[in-house]
Amino acid sequence: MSKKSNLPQPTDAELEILQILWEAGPSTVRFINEKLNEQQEKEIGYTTTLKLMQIMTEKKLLSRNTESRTHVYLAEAVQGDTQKALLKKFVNAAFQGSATSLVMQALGNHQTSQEELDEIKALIEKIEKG
Amino acid sequence: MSKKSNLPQPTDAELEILQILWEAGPSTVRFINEKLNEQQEKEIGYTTTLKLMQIMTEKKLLSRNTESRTHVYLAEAVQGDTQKALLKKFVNAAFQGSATSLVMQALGNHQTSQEELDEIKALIEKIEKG
DNA sequence: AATGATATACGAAAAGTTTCGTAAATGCAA
DNA sequence: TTGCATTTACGAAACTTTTCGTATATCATT
Repeated sequence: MSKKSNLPQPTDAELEILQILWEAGPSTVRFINEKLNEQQEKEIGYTTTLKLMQIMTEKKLLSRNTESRTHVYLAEAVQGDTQKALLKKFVNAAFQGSATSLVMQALGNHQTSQEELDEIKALIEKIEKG
Repeated sequence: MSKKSNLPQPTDAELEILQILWEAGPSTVRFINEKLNEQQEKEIGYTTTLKLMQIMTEKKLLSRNTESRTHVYLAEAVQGDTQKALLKKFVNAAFQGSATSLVMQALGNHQTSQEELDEIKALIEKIEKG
C-alpha cells in the first residue's frame, strides 16, 4: 500500500533538478546549479536555479533543511511515481495510450544490449506467469 | 534511406491535432475542433483550433489545400518520425536516457495483453538475431 | 440583392514557464 | 569591526504556448 501524494507534475526545468537530486541525494542550490551547467552549454544563473527550487518547495516537490544558512534541499517527489505519472501522460499524448507501441518504438530505435534485453524478457515472463 | 525533414517538435496542443489527422486523414478545422471537444471536457473555441492549425502550417507540420473556401489540412509531420523524436526527448528528460528502464516501467504499470507481449517478444528475438 | 451562417486572417490578451536583477541577511577573514 | 563573498527572498521581465475577439470574405437561401 503506497500513500497517494498527488503532487503536481514537474515542468521540464523542474525535472532536471529532480534528476540531480534523485541521483545525488540532498543538495544545495549551488551544487544543483553547477551540475545543471555541466550538463548544458547554456549557462544558467544561480538565482534562476534558486528560484526554481523555491517554487518546487512551495509545490512540495522538494523540502529543505534551513538550519544552516545554506539550505539543503531534498526531493519529496519519488522517482518511480513521478516517472510513472509522466509516462502515462506521455503515452496518451504521443502514442494514443498504447504502451505497447511505445515499447516497440523504444526497443526498435535505441540499440539495446543483450543484458537489457534479458532483463526485459525476464519481466515479460514474470508478467506472463501472472 | 529516409529524407531528413527536421520539423520543429509539436507542442502538446499541436500534438493533439496531429493525432487526429494521423488517424482520420485530411480534415477541416471544423472537424478537428469537434474531435478535440469530444475528447475533452473543456470546450475549445473554433478560432483557437484554427489559429493553431495556421501556426502549424507555417511551421510545416501541416499543409493545406485552399482550393475551396473550407481549407483541408494534411499532416506533413510523419507519425513514426514524430513519435521517435518525442520519445528520445522524453527518455532523456524523464529516464536519464535509459530506454530500458522506460520499457520496464511501461510494461510494469500498464496491463499488457498476451498478444502484445508476444509482439514484443518477437521484436526482441528479431533484435537478438541481429 | 439582402440576410444569415460559416470560413479565414490576424492581433493581442491570457496563461504558463523560465530567467534574472536587486535588496537584504549572514558568515568569514583580514 | 569592517569589508567581501555568498546566500536567500522576491518581484518582475522575457519567453513560450494557448486562447479568443473582431474584422472581413464567401457561400447559400430567399
